[in-house]
Amino acid sequence: MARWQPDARERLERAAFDLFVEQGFASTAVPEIAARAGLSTRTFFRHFADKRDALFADEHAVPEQAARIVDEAPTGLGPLQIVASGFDAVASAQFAREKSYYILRHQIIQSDDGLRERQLRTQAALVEALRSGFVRRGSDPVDALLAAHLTATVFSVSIGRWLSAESTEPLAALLRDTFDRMVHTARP
Amino acid sequence: MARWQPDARERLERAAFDLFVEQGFASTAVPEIAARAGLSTRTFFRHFADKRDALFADEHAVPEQAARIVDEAPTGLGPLQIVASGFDAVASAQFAREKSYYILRHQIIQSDDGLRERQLRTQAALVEALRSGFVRRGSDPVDALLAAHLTATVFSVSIGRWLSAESTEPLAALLRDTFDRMVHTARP
DNA sequence: GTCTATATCGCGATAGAC
DNA sequence: GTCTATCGCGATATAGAC
Repeated sequence: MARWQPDARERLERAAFDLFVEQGFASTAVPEIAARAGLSTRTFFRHFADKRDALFADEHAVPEQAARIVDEAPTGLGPLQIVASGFDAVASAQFAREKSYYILRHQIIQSDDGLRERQLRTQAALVEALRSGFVRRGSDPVDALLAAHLTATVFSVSIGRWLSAESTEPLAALLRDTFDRMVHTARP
Repeated sequence: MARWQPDARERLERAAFDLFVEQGFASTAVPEIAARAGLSTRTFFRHFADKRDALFADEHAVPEQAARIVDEAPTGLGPLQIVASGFDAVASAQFAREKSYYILRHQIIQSDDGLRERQLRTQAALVEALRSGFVRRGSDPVDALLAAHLTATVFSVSIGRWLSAESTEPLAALLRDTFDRMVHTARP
């Protein structure tokens, strides 16, 4: 028999998420999380840099997919055209779980300043992935950075709309609508 | 004679900044900062929520000025027109110190993940100040949020260009140029 | 101001996996 | 045997409570 289960990281993630839901982020201690996962505190910190990281375990997937889409787009498309072409793929790949999961997660994040900051970091990682992708395609550095920011804005606003109480639209539709409205807003 | 100097907060800020420059952010402990300012660790935490906050002491001024500009703008202007009209005022009010100070500060921030996150939080505060200001003027909620994000993008990109090695342009000129390029980039 | 919780990390040891 | 994931202990520093 294995002395340690091979899914330590996943168990820690799940234990953390559940405890954050049950008692709130601030009042959940790392030893609690580790105990529920059947692991030591020390092991928690070998998998996650800090307590918040347990909620952002697969954040790497977003910039990775973004870079892939940009790299594989046909030549001749401008940055924003590439982005718009990837809405459906991103919506289905990055939001594959039950919507209720994302709503719960969103509530946890909004409940804590540190988590909100952490979330902004993942958005910054998306901006950087897009920026460097656009530069690789030959964009001017400043234009690439601007297009990356505009893209991140579309995603951030769309996800906010998707998770808001009233919303019932699919995410992909909200991405398209937000994109169109942003293009319109950007005419001064 | 005063039993305590009235400029405790400023002394702490300066001590923290100097120590961050001398030995780096991570290897500077709060008791060190407090000692150099001639104060107790407890006093440090009465002025700043955490170590990073000492580098963001007057961040509140940015969203405040932004809200004021939006509120006082003549009716009939669209969100982005208001923003463009405020470039000079913001550049001179928020960047009144020597440029070398902002460069040093920028280097410190870039050297640490936590500080980078903290900086993103101040940008989020600017977005929120602008968004609510636009909404007060009657903008549609989503349009207001989009315009706020676009504005924050212009500032973030412009400041980055201003602080980059090659740059010699004044910030206000970079704001105008970045704004124009963003408007152009936003046409897909 | 003092005291305390607890997040975070370095180190050496251990126990299977290959 | 080497490698790797984990453990247990301890040290430090941040942050909050009293």
